[in-house]
Order: sequence, then C-alpha cells, then structure tokens
Amino acid sequence: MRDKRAVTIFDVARASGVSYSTVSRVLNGFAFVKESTRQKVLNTAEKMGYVANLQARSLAGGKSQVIGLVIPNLDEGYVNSISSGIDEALTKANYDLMIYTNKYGKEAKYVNSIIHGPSDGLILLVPLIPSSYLDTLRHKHFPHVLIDQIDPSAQSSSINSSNFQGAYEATSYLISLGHRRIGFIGGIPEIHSAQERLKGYKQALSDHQLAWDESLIQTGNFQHQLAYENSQKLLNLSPPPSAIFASNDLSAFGAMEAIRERGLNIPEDISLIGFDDIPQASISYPKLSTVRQPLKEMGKLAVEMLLAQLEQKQSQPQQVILTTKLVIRDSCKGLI
Amino acid sequence: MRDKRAVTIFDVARASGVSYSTVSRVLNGFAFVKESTRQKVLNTAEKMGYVANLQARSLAGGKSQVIGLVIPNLDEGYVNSISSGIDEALTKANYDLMIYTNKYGKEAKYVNSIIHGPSDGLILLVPLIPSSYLDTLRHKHFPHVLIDQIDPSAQSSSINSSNFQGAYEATSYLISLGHRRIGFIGGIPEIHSAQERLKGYKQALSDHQLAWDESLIQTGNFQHQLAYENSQKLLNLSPPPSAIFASNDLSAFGAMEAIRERGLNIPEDISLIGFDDIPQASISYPKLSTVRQPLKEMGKLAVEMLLAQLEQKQSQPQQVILTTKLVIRDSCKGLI
DNA sequence: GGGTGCTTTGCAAGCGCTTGCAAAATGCGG
DNA sequence: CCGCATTTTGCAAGCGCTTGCAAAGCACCC
Repeated sequence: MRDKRAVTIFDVARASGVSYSTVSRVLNGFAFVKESTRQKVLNTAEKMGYVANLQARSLAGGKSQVIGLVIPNLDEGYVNSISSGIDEALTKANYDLMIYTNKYGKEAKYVNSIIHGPSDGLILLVPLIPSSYLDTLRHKHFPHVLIDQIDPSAQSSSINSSNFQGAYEATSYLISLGHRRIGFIGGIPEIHSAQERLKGYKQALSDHQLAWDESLIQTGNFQHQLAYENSQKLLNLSPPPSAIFASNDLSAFGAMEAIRERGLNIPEDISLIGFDDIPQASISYPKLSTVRQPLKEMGKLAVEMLLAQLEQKQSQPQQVILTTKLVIRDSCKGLI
Repeated sequence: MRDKRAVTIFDVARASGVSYSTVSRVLNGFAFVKESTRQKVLNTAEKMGYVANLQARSLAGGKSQVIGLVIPNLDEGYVNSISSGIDEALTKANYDLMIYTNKYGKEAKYVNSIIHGPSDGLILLVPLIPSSYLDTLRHKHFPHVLIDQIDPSAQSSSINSSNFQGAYEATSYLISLGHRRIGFIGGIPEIHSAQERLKGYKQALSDHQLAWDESLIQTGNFQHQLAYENSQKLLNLSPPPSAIFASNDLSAFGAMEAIRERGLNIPEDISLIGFDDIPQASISYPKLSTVRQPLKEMGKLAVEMLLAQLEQKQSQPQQVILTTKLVIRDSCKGLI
C-alpha cells in the first residue's frame, strides 16, 4: 500500500515556531502576515519539502487547483489541439487537469460527480451538451466555459470561432477559382458550428448568384468514414462537383480517399478544402487548404476566462468569437 | 462562488435510519452489513442523489478513484491512442483521469505533488524519465505502471511492445522485396524503444548477409521535422537508398514529404515503412505500411495492471511485452 | 503610563469521509 | 430462557487544511 506520511502545515508550523494557521495564511498569500514571518515560513516549508495536500485544501473550502475538461474523446486532432492549448495555459497557471471523456451522443449525466469532484472549474469542449447539464452548472454557480458551443441564453461564457465567416471565405475562394459546382460535406447537423458552416457556404453561393443545389449538400458527422461515403455520392453525381468543401479536415481526408479511389487527382481534377487546420492538414498529400481555427488559442483563452471567473475578476458571462483564417495550400486549383 | 452544499453520508444515514459509518461501509462494499440494511441505504442514497466526495474519501485514507497519467503532451498520435485506451478502461472501471503533461526533456520534478495529489496510482507514458522519479515512486510504494519504458531493475511493472521484433520484421520485409540499401531514421537514441528498433534493423540486415552502412542510419527524434531533414540527407546519398524504414509513423510522414519534394513516388521510386500504426497511417497517401503496436491494448493493459496493484491482487512487478504486427499497405514495393 | 486603533497571530471548529474499537443484536445449543 | 460466539452497528478520532473570531502585540497619542 501507499505510504501517506508527508510534511503537513503542522510540521512546518512547528519547525518555524508559528501556528499552523499562520502557515496556512502564508501559503495562501494572505495579507496581514508580517513579512519576516512570511519569509521564515516560506523558507522552512521549502526546506522541508512541503507540498500542499490539495484534497484537504479543497475539502476545507479552498481551491484544489484542478480544472476539469470534458471532451468527446482523446484521439481526435481537433479536440487534442485545443486541449493542448488548455493544458499549456493551465500548467503555466499552476493548475492540474482532470479529463472527463464523454463520447458523442452518450448522455452527459455526470455533471454532478464533476461538480462534487475536485475541480474548481470546468471547460466543456463537447458540442452536444444537454441543456439540463448547463442548467445544473449555472444553478450551482459552478465556474465554467464552453468551447465551440453556443449558449442561447448567454448565461455561460463561451468561445467560438467565426464558423460562418470561415465557411463563407472558403466557399468564396473556390468560387473565385472558377468553381460553380461545389460539393459540401456537412458536420453533425445538430451542432451549431456545423450549422454555421453550412450557412456560410450557402450565403457565399447566393452572394455570387449561384443557386445551391441540394444534391451537392451531404450531411456528415465530422468523421472520416462518413465523409468518405458522402464523397462517393458526390462523385457519382453527373456532373460531379469540381470542388468539395468539407466541414472539417477529418472529413476532407475522407473525401481525399474517395477522390483518389476514382483515380482523380487533387487539385487537378477536383479541388478540396477543409476546416480546422489540424496538424495533419499541413503534412498530408497534397497539403490541405483549409480554414484555420485558432485551436490552441481557443484553449488558452478558455483557461483565461475560467481563471478570471475563479478569481471573481469577471462575473458577467462573456461570449467570444475568434476569427478564422483561410490557409491556402495545395489542394485547390483554378478551373481552366 | 461555487455552492458546495451536497448530500453527505450523514444525510443518507439520517434518512435511512442508520449510522453514518454503516452508510460508509455500504458504499464501500464492505462485508458485515446486513443485506436488508445494505439495500435500504443504497436505495435512499440513490433516491437522494448522493454522490461521494472523493477528496474527503481520499483524505480519510480511502481511494479517490483517480488515476494519474503522465504523458509528454496532448497532441501526438501515438500518445493519444494509448491514452485513449487508458481512458476507456478507466471509465469502465469507474475511475477518473488526471493528466500531467511533461514535455520531452523537461525535468519531471513533480512526482511529489502527484504522489500527494488525489491519484490512487500512476501510469507513466513518458519515455525518458529520471530514475530519481522512479525511485521516489517505489520508495513510497506508490502503485504505478510504466509504458514503453524499460525498468532495468525490474522493480516496476512495465508494458512494452516487441520493438526489436517489429523492426526486424519490417526490415526483413523490405529485404524480401529486394531492397538492399535501406535507410533508417531513428528515434531519440536515449529511448529504449528507439534503441531496440535500431537493433532490430541491424540484426535483420546482418542475418541476411547485408553489411549495414553507417551513412544510411540517421539519428532522429520521432518528430516530423527532423525526419524530413534526415530523409533529405538520405536522398542525397549516392546511390540513395531504395527504401526507408522510419522509427515511427510521424517520422515516416516526414520522409514522405522529403521524398515527394524530390519528385519521387512512393512506392514506385522508393519504399517507405513506419512504426506504430497511428490512425493517420491508414488514411495517408499512399497508405503507410507500418509495424503496428497494439496502442489501445497497451493502455488497457496498463490500467488492468495498475488496478490489480491497487486491489493488492498483484504485488510482484510484471514486465509485459506485447507483440507487434507488420501491416502491409501501399507504401512498399518490390524492386524490379 | 494608560488608552486607542491598528496589525499579527492562535485557537477551535468543521469540510465529508474511513476505520479501529467497543457496544448492541442476533443466532444457536443446551 | 440463558450464555456465548457471531454478526452488525455506532461512536470517536483523525485525514490536512481553511477561516471566523478573539486574543495578543505594537505604535502612537495624550
């Protein structure tokens, strides 16, 4: 079994000749502690190798220095890039990270255990979250931030990127290249970002006086496999589209596979553009043109907003929208 | 601020007319509780929406149901696949996951805080870990499992895959295809798995009476960029190798890029094989032949071994080696 | 030298839970 | 129906920490 004996504030207190509450106050950066005392305590603590017991601290009503992160899963590029940004920011702020995975579609019924868990706050990076979940969070005044999710009531802080705008630009770019029949592979229809991307696509078409053709629009799920199948359908149309806009990079890769299977070349025979700019996009072949979401940035910002809540600096929920950027690489080409 | 009021065992105890310690025992699956009492308590707890306060439980000496995972970072395919396996197994066993990132090379000086943190046990998925770190873990009898790491003293449980064997097979496969000049892109030389893969490569060559040529062996770091540069060097040799074996898939993708930049085709002009079989390998172009490590499996097994330790079922450290498997896809071709 | 108004420190209680120990129930044989 | 061995239960202490409250120090003034 695990040995638990460790240096406690009592030990530190004894060693530095003060009371344990003074030690506690020093450790928590409390005011009203004489500077000389503070130094003395800090030194002995350091010397004795004191390390705070976070569960005790948390139990007693203090902060646990743990932030929870709810994500759909651990092995998806998009989520990982954001998580990585979160992790970096958290590390810098001296917080630990607790990860709760929650597969798409699986009821997120664990709010309660999370709230009663060690986390001081929660970052939700799950696109489809039941509103009951959010209600609980708000009702208990549990600090949280939403990523890639719109809160219709605007009662929770959230971070999104300009999905509409990005999709609009991507589509416009294809149009400017001369494409007129542009296939669209959507994401999960219930998800806000997916809806926005579709809207952006449609808007760009109509702004350029192009009627959009329902048969060119495929409903997807942000995954490789379905995008692959959807692309096959697109390719079966006559005439097939001369370009495809996939709602995320993963789907774009699915499209790539389908296109290649037909013996077609990207971008010579068909142009392809994605959304996200996950790391793979820049090392695929051909390198994928895509709409970049500032993924790490989103994670970092989420942490900042959450910590601001924790420090009571910011009480009003904020809705932030980060701008996307068209990244042109090698997967699109002008129509001759 | 966060509202903390929650249902405690006292509430449950009162409501079901027993003492709080009885409730505690029921909740912990203790023997010596009358079946009828158990049922009654369980029911009221359920009804009242009781959820255990893990920090309190852990403070009081119980289990926290949290496992710590130390990984280099959050956005790398190989690590994520394993982590994903860990997460699934943990979820199934009703444990939560605490993630500690620890960039390659950065001193892992946080053992102490982890040990004093909420984790009941620790999985270390960091290839380069200072032995002082391990010493602390062992000294404190803190349950832990190593992944992809050899413990020379065999005092810690560890999980590895057959790196030597896998590299041997990959190389032999290339040889059987007629290749004689096979470039090798290594991993971080200090890391055991990297060493084993190099050994496997060399052994395969010498078993086939091929002298190995130092200029064909490049020292890498498992990353895309360096592999790209190393591949350029390889390609500059005269004659260049007709095949390249990269120590991991990420490096293989770096090689792909370099090869393509020369206007060469894979596998027509040059064959390429990787190691790991991360998800991208099967959707790249061409699809990458590689040596599959059972990544998820490794994660799952790590959890099992750790939980066995926690339940004191297994006290002897175990060293497990999982077998790799050659996965032949489209990136290798016989020499004409 | 005593009073006043700070600043600094210490004590005690309590966060929600586990667990050793002792007390209460229960069962069984006689 | 009693005594004794077991099975169940309850009590108290304690895990390491925060924090309200009160006591102690201290500087300064009259």
